[in-house]
Amino acid sequence: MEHTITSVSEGRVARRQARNRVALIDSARLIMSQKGIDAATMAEIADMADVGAGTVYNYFKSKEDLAIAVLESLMFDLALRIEKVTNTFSDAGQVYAFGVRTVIDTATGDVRWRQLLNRSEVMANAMFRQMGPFAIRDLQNATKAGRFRVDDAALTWKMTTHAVVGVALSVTTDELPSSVIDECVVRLLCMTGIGRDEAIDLANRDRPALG
Amino acid sequence: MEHTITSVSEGRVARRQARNRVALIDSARLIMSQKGIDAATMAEIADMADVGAGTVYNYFKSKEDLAIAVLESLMFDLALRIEKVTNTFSDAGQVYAFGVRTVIDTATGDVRWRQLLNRSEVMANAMFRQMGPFAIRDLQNATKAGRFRVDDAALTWKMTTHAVVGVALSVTTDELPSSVIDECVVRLLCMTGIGRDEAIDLANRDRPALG
DNA sequence: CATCAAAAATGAATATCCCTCATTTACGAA
DNA sequence: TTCGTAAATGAGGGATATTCATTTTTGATG
Repeated sequence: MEHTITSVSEGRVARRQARNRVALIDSARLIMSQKGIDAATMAEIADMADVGAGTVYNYFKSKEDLAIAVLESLMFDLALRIEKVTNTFSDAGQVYAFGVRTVIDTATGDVRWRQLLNRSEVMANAMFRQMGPFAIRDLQNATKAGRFRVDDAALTWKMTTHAVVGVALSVTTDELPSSVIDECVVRLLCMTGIGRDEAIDLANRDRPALG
Repeated sequence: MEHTITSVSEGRVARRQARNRVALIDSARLIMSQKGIDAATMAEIADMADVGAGTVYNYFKSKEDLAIAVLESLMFDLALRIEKVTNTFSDAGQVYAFGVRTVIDTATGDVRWRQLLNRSEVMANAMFRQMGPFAIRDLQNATKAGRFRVDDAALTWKMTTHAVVGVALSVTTDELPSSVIDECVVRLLCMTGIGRDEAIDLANRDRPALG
């Protein structure tokens, strides 16, 4: 009896907190995507999430912290979507190539990402942390399979995330044409230690659509 | 007569403005290096440069603008120092390798750069613009010489700047050990389309000291 | 030298916004 | 129902980028 009542009651608080947390991240994602991270105000985010202004700080230490949570949730979602497609691939190199390609396509194509690219280091860091476990594993697998020649997979992935964000930023601000994306993927594959020709070959393979 | 008086007088204004501009950039560089770009206040920068708070805005549109000027001046100085050393090299590939190595050594080693790396996209953009003319030329020369296999030198350089800043940020925040720098240079050279082994070879060559 | 219009410098005031904290509200065990 | 604890609240503090009306400087002209 006690036990039942207790867990239901505690569950109510926990559920409300979960709702608030999700609402805050969703609101922040929406507003930050529209106006940019810096221009988004904590007040309007709290408003949209339908919580008091001070409540936000019960969930996130600072605005920066909230922005990090937003970006990490975006990245985690994408990582899962990629994983669902690639876990049927046989060629380990192709798994990594598909991931890289998809990330840069999303970064340049998805409107919700545009404004967020302005804070490159936060974006790249979120990408590193959330997609890293998958990407690093793929790099190591491809290396074990003799496909790539990567010595430090974490470093290679770190470099890749920053390069991807940088190029995506340039493309979305029309500093570079979107036609550079193909070549960008080739160069990122070059970074795995295979030469240019092999990278081009790998980049040109047919890719299935993302789920 | 008129002409002499005019030019002397106009010269006085111009010189004062040049002094103010330099003083503002120097002050901003100092303070931003110590406290970070965001924590630096326009008031203290103006104070140190010995101009009124409002005067800064006669020279720079915004704080962001001032930060860009600071970073571009840092980058331009480094570009010139590198250029002085490398214009005696014979191997085109080595010229680029030396430049990349020096940039990342400076980014991770120079205390004045540490705080500035937090604004990665500004840093990388300044690096792209100021060092780009040299780096892109070197990439093209090395490609013409059959040393590299770069198709779009500007893109490769863009990716390199962001990767360098990202790694430097990780190293200065102790997220990565400084021992990754060697491997980082290898990977950046891999991006030029040469394979891993050739990249290692190129990265390991003796380098002269920077002037 | 005195005058004056234009350009530059100035810093007090404005506007904005992150974050804190004293208070209120909701919760859930007894 | 009562009460201690945890969560929510939003008004206010504090900090600072930027503006702008005013003052100062400049340099050509009479």
